[in-house]
Amino acid sequence: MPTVAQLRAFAALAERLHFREAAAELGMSQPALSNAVAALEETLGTRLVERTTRRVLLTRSGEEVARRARAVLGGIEELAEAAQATGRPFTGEVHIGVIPTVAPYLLPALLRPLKTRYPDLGIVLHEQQTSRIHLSLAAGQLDLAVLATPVDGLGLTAMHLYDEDFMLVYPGDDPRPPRGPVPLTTLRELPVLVMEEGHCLREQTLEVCHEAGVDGFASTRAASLATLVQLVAGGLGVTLLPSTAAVIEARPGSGLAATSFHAPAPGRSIVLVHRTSSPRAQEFAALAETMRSAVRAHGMAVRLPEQSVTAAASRSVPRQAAAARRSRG
Amino acid sequence: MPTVAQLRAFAALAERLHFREAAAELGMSQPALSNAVAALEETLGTRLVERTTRRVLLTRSGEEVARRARAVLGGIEELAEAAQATGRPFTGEVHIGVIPTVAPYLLPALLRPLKTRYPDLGIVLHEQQTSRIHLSLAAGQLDLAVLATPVDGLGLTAMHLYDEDFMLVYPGDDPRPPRGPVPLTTLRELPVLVMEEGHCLREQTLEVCHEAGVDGFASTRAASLATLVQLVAGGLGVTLLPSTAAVIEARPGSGLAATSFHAPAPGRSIVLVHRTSSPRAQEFAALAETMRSAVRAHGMAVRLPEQSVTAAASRSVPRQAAAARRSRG
DNA sequence: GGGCGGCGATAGGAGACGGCTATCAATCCG
DNA sequence: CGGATTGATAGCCGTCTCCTATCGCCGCCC
Repeated sequence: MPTVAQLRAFAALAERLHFREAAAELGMSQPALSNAVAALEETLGTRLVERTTRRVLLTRSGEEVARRARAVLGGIEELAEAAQATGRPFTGEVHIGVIPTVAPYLLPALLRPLKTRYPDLGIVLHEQQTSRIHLSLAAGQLDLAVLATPVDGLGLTAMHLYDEDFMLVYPGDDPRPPRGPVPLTTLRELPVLVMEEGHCLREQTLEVCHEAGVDGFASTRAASLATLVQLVAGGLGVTLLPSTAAVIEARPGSGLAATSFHAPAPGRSIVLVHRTSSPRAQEFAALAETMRSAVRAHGMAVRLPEQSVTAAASRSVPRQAAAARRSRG
Repeated sequence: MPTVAQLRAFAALAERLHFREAAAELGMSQPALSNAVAALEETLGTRLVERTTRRVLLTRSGEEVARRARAVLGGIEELAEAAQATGRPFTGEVHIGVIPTVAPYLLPALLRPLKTRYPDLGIVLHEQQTSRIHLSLAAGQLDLAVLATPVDGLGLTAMHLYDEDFMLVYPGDDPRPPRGPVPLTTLRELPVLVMEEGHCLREQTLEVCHEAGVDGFASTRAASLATLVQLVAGGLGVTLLPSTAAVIEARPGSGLAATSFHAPAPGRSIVLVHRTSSPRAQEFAALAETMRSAVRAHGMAVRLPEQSVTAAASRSVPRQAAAARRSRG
């Protein structure tokens, strides 16, 4: 197969029709160029140049090959440029997976600031459940994901965005509404509604209820958070929602009310994760920082840890950390 | 600059997403492929693949580069094929220069046989004077030329086509027409018309006249062979024409007559020449042979040297027929 | 949880290829 | 007929790439 060096050599020769000049143009010696052209003729099995000591002419094949060689070299040049252009950070597309219990409450705070700050970055959102997100992330269909702890982060790097407490959400027409923060044990006496399989919020709710000593759950399973909310409003039970969701869903006139738990309140952390092996890690860290700023600026009902105010608390997700957060939540 | 080997390596990897398989496909070892891809990333200054020991993913740049690499490799492949296709003999175009005193008499014999025998060969004719033909040939604008001896063949190779005698052409209404072959000295008593500068026939005529001891020429110079013929028919003098031209121009009803000279009659050889350095020499030799056959088959008024007669002994038109025709004209 | 198998990266040595300088052979010029 | 110029050749050397052997890491499975 012809080499790039051979094509370059021949293209220069075809341009100049003079071995020494062409060699000089390429910064090589005349014999080197002679060799390269001869080698190209050898591999192609065709004479490309008619050589006399006084004249250099291209054969028919030579004309054709010269034309194509120029095209090929141009293509390689463009390839190199395109590689660098495509590799430029904050350009092109970034595919972000977001879990359904976070998306509707977080995205309004994020989208505008991200678009403003990175106008050349196309953000493509994928609202998927945690397990699906893990698959897509591993397969490269997603670059980033917004997940809730615990994250079993094999080969993933998680960057902390914010913490949110769980709140008790109950019907707005409750005859004996709680006053102020309630203890976790309150849950024991209530029918707790949970979502159906596949949503991480379900697992988190069950975990909290286990801590609180609950063993009776409402039999109905909600397929979506919207359904869950409607069920509560309909008086079928109570549920736990992250504070970011609770303040929205239990807004005045919604038919719902929400209250927080005594400290230490149960909660979860929301993190931005990417494959540890991604070469865009630095770019993604900057995105995480922008997201934190956006969350603060938007006044979301979250707890922002001190360290995240200063720097990105990004780290590879160890099993221990995940376990600790799980027991805390 | 990226090398072809690197692009091939990366393209294979992008296809398989597996170093060992890709290496096997290319018939190289896995470390070699690893190296090649790493080198490509180095020269491009961009990560192309996300490597984990368990997973290989393309980055954005990788996707783009893979696409372009495939295109470039395809282009190189096509280049190689095109080089060989273009180099195939008896295809494409061949540019042939023919001197004006030969073209109208030779080409009718040649064109059909050549087209029949080499249907894929496009013959492009250029009727030019000898000096111009030499320039065009040297510049590569012509591949072949049909010239008359003497040919100053610096860097040129001549292949003999045929010999033609000069004949004396005189007005058809001459009161004392010659009977049979005449001696060269006949020219001394006649006003000889010659062509203007630039035509090799002029030089050849002058040479013959010098041999014959002529010093008086008609003052008019013909710009073309057609003009020359008209001048003779008009009674302004006589001239010398090659037999191939004479038998055509002095045909019955033309107002001209022609007669041959005593042996050894003056004449010239018509040759097919090409640059000695041309890689198509073999192809051109075959063309020359075909031309000789065509000349024989067409019954042109020429002398064919022995070796070319034996080569086509079955092909009729032996030298007796030519001689008979010569005496007839 | 620990051994096992498969993966890509790394190390070191052998080989080839391409590069250079020096020189030759052929052609054009005066 | 000599000088100058051009492309080809010879011989040597550096570098680059390829190979085999091995490592470190990760996922799997008993």
